[in-house]
Amino acid sequence: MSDLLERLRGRGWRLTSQRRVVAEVLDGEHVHLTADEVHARAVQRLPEISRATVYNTLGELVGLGEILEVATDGRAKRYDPNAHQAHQHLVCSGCGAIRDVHPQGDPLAALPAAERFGFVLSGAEITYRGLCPDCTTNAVP
Amino acid sequence: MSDLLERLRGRGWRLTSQRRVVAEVLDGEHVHLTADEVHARAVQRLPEISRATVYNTLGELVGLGEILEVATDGRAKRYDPNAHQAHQHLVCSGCGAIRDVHPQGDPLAALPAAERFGFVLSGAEITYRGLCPDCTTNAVP
DNA sequence: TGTTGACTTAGACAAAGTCCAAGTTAGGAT
DNA sequence: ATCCTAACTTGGACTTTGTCTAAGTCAACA
Repeated sequence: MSDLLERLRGRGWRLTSQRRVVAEVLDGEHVHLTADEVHARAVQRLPEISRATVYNTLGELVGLGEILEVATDGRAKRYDPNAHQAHQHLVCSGCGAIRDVHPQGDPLAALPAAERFGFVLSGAEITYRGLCPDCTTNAVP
Repeated sequence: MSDLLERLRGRGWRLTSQRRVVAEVLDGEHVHLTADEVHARAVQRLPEISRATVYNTLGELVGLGEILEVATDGRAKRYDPNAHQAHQHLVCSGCGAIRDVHPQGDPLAALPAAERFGFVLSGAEITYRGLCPDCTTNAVP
């Protein structure tokens, strides 16, 4: 993560304690936190940090390509620190758990030219849906 | 669309003017409207229809599998009347335009067992991203 | 044509996120 | 080491999107 802080310095970022704390929270937990969850964890380390700063910092990190925004449901966006390795997401329809997964092949290859409507494609996001082992076991009929 | 209204009657729906109007709006425009856009169009035909009823009706139609909820950004959900044919979405990163597309093959096939973590998969949603012809032409450097 | 439970309404409420003016501060300049 | 200043942070108001509720209305059956 000191990598990240160095990269940000190199891009002209002022390295404030708030930004450091947000970066540390994202690095510490390799899960997909909402902005409010990031804020809650940041407050543990820096009680006076504001919601606005967390939102600002997350937005900046997304803009720099250091983290990814993930919207797997219509609720709060989640932030994925694993931005430097291509991956997709597997979401449990029961409990909402999210896992990073790595499908084979290039997803863009499945879209024939006739289905591209003149668009210049830049990427594809895949959300696999299913029930995790826990929710399968405790499934309701 | 009278098909749809008949199907809904068959499921015990009371056929109110409000529900009829919401169904007509979705049928009339084969685009991906937000709830507020559906409400705005519904108001043209039935001025006193309320936001709550539009939300209720959209939720019911989703529950019945007659329309799909699409969340391609972190903003408002969009509603897709094309629920009876499997398809994915192609979204313009410039203007937000959405098109239905039909990739080849089964998207689930690309996810090897080792990457399924014991989940029982039920489906996959793919969002292809790119620039539409208009936004490519008028692209800013 | 009456009855009744399902449906609709307006508005309050909630969650997620944005914006702003005022105060603070990191880091280069002196 | 201290100063300066643009960049950053703050709290709170505000916006957008969506949910909930109590009271009123009405579609469909008898």
